[in-house]
Amino acid sequence: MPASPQGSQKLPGRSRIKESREYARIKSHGRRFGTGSLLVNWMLEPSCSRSRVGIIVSRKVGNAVTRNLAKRRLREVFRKHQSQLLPSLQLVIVARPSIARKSFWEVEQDFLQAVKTAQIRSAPSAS
RNA sequence: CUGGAAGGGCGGAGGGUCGCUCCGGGCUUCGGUCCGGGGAGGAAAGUCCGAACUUCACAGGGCGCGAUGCCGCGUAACCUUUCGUCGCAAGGCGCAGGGAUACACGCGGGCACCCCGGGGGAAACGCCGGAGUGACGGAUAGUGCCACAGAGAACAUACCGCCUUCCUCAGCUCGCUGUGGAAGGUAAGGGUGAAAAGGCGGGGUAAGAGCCCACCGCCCGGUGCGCAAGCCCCGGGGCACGGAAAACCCCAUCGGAAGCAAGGCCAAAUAGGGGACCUCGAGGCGGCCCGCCUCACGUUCUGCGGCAACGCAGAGCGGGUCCCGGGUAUCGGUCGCUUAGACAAAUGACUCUCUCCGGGCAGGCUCCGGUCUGCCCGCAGACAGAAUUCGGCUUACAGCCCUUCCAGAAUC
RNA sequence: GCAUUCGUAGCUCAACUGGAUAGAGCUUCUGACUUCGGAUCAGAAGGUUACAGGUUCAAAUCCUGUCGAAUGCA
Repeated sequence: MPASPQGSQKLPGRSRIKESREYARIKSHGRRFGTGSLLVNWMLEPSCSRSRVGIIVSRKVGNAVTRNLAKRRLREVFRKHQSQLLPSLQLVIVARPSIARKSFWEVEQDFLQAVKTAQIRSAPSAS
């Protein structure tokens, strides 16, 4: 598998959802389902050119170290696979407490399963 | 060598690909992009103390509230006309120096209590040495408390005892002994209790008692030593003064309040805010001149009793005059803010090499305790993530290193 | 960030200003009643008073420190 010829792998701060109003809008108006240790809310925003992500990790997950690690891993997973997603996708990922015991590879599988179930991939893979 | 205790230190190293954040510089179509550099801890944690800093309040003082409580020394952020270093400069940096603050804390000392060892003594006890503990001003400023048990518990107390006198009865060696009772004396002994009103020895006495005396303890005064807390010695008093202030409290000292969500500035939007004077019912709360709440009163509206009047219920507003231009802003921006410096909060993902640690498998050696080699597994494996800064305390912590002490084994 | 309150039996709460054995209801278990079960009656079990120190003769209570939970303010 070639190293993602299409699209960037960067994730600058503009690709992050940062305002409380946007979180509330996506969680109330978007679609929602859960897979594994994740709970995914998403909606399409045609006016916004790039897809964006926001991450919620509550205090039930663990202490500050555990919560920061979960947020970094979810951000890394989105960064690696953002080019395969639909453009102008607004995504809010909520982590469940079971994420504290999973490795990066397991979190990645959960995310890919969620993407497959939601059918928000941009184009079917070549193979 | 092994194990334990105390104290101190460390908390993997180096590299590659992709990515995040801040700063400086270049290019830019202002969206970005390239180069260089910086980027979590010993506890960053809990927020338990204290300080800096900021705003508000403030003549001074009082009441109230809170904290601290043997003595001495030392220490941070902070300031700096010092020194070094970086920079053209502004300025930054420093295991440098100097100055300042702490009733945070650390170190040392004193005293008290308890334990151990030594030696003195008949004992009580005090002496010497060591370890530990101490919220370590005052119980003669006052108020209150000390359950149960016990005769009596802070104004002491007479249950059993002991002693004296008197009465009754019995015995006989005829004025003594004993039984029972009454009046009194007595805190030495028994018993109760956590605690029984100085300890112990001698004198004294009917029996006793600081009633008297020696020693110890206690209280008062003085000399000397020590910066001081205190200590040594001398003299006097003749004993009164139980515990507890982590009960109320008293004394001394300190503390104005709130906290970077402090606070300053600005864009946009929306209509309300502040001050002075006069007037004004009651109660409660907020520590004390003001505000909020409730009730009453006045007034407006709505509903019900058919309407008005009136009553009930609910909701809203609380007077007048003058003056000022501002006020709010809760995940708006920016400054505060940092050679880490964010504001949905940056250190990550994958991987290679080395070396720690733990486990498993195989093989070699073996004094059968182990040891060496190779491979594999365990997120480099513990606790844990900066949010204004600094000092301290407390709590959590895989493993490793150093020093001292103790115990065991082996060798000399 | 600051402030406040609370941890008592499996659950909900008591225990006065320290005084002895920590109490009540529900729950659980056992027995009785019943053909069986429910209800009822009787009995029993269940507690390191969150943890660790300290003050005191004596601590659930007073003091200090940890741990946990909840609430409020801007």
